[in-house]
Amino acid sequence: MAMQIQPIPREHPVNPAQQPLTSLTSCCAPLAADTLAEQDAVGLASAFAALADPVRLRLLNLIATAPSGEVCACDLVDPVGKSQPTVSHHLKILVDAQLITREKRGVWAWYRARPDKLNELRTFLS
Amino acid sequence: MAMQIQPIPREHPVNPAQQPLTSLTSCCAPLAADTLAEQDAVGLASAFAALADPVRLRLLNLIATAPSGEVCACDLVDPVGKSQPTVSHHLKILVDAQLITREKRGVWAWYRARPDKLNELRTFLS
DNA sequence: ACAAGACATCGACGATTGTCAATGTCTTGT
DNA sequence: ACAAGACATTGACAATCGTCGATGTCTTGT
Repeated sequence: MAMQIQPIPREHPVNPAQQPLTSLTSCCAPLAADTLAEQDAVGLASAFAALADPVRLRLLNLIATAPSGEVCACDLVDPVGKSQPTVSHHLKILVDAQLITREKRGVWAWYRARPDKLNELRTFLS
Repeated sequence: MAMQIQPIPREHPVNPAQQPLTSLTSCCAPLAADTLAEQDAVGLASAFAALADPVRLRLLNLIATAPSGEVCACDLVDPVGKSQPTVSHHLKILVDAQLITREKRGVWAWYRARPDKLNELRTFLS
């Protein structure tokens, strides 16, 4: 009767060679400690997804750098070179991601950047 | 014979009510001036796209916050709860986006964060 | 030389995305 | 009341994406 061979997984060096020499080197599970939670990751990811398109980046840039602080939707169609429904669609995504705000005044829609949300994202990129 | 009616597009207020009162108010095309170029937008967008997934955000977070500054791929599969091919796929995307680096040592692959690229993205979110 | 393990690549699948024409809703000047 | 304009919504399409099982490549200990 043959013995059951127990497979032995390889072990890599725990802290490979060069220790950063910070005085406080935690011994146990330091990696999982400050991991951002699953739910937080989902929220952040959807915010970054709103920035993952060149048209939306240019829209956000146009809005954020506007001298008056706000831009009419009618002034955003030509610069990005897309159809009006497409621009409207992208603006909605930016609004839903809380990166900009929409205010309807008369027949026009005015958009402003939301620095709070932008700061939140910037903070994540430590 | 009826006259051809020339359609008159509506004109919205050029600078709606509250002028920011900055001394230098440019008169012409100030909006298109500091627009980020189409090509730059594409590059930035692809970088943000690499961050537009919760699994990749957690991987990046695990790598960036590692005490030793680097993490073995074998230590990344379990925490994110995905299959090994999936984790490898996400790591490749992060490497291609220049957000992390990969170094093969023996049988293991070690990953490090790239602060330069992270800074670049952070700078964009003025 | 051989076997086992770490990691990457391939192939396939459903799901999501960007785009635009067509259409709808609402506001405003006549 | 009516027509025109600004903007949003719908529906459809190709393209891309996230996921995993299967498989391939390379390294290492025996």
